[in-house]
Amino acid sequence: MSPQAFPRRLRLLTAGDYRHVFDTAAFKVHGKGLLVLASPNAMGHPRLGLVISKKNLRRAVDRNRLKRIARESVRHRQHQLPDVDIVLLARRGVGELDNDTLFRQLQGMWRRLAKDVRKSARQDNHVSLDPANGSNG
RNA sequence: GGAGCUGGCCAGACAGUCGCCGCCACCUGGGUCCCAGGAUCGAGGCGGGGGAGGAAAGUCCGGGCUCCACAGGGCAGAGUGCCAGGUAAUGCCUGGGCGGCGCGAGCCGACGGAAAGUGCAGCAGAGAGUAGACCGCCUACGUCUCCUUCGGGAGGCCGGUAAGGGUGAAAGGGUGCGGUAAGAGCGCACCGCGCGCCUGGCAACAGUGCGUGGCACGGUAAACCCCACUCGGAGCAAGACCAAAUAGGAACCCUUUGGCGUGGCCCGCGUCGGGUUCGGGUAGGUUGCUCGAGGGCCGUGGUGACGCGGCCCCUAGAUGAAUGACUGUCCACGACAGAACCCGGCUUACCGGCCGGCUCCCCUC
Repeated sequence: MSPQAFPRRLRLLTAGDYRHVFDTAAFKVHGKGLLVLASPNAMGHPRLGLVISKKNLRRAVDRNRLKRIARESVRHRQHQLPDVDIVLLARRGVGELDNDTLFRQLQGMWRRLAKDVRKSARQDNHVSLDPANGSNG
């Protein structure tokens, strides 16, 4: 398989998958008109889910455009992303952004997400090495 | 050439790279079954081919399909509303009638009933629906006062008058002549209108047709209402199948009343109750799911919508939801906008371009 492919296994497929991310929501990254929630998974690769409401993007054409751009962005950056389940939410005002801006927004958000995940992993390692610290959360 | 009316068609193009969703063919390796050759299920690779719209939209109508009872009776409710035809059906389309707009091609019209009943009408205005004297016009008839050249004159009372002014969206046919004190369908002529008949037309309706009536039955029914016709309800998250989990179960027979469900109500129907016999169906998956009132061409009937016949074609089928992203080149620099069970319409949105038919005006031969 081509390393740039985006098959079904890179997507969140069931309501259960989505519920898991919303309930745990270990990571949160804000962007212009966008919000990312993420939780670690054991799949060995990231997975993407999209929540784009009619309220925030009235026209179906605009909703489709955002979904396509989000998938395209994940497809290209899948190997830089950690093993997490991502839910991308659209917020008000995304409709005014052009494709180029959206791509740059998403890439920035993926970088921050990766950084947060690395930081969290180091803390977990630290905690596991030193149980006297206890769990914070 | 300019202005306009109308019918139809198109919806940036091409190339490269990387992707997504079905389908087909081949290759690789795996599970299951009969048993040594196949069948079937799912995974990966490679190749081929297909992959949003004219409105996919609004969900406003009409159908198909599915379930509820086989959709049945009554009430209530909703819709439609000139006539005829087309159609699976319609509130759509076609043709015709009537009315209105436009020089015209054409366009527009919820276009049944107001002599079954009830209701409504602000402001203005004297008066608004068995009409009405504000200004005006008249003073013939009756009567009073005054004047008088004894003919009559002036003024008042009782009045008359819908021709003119004014008000209004609307003032109870129009024009002309006669008539009169002034007027008035008061009378007459013509026009218009009502009613009956006749003629033409399937009909709506029409007629320089015949007769009759002085003449209206004011408007409003997207006010109630009346009349005619139509309509059972829900919707693909319909419904069917396979099935982890979990339980208060499920099927057949019998049966009062009551509850619940079936469409808003009633009838009706189903179900809960008792006995006998064994299976249920949430997550998830499969299906419904695209070959259809389908397109194209030719012939044929019809003014036309459309019908009939022949040949050819197969043209998205997703389900956390595909049909895309980037780069380059070109040009008239790209609008509105994304399928979700499927069709037929309507309505709304929209950058522009192409083709056909027709009308009016100008110029030239």
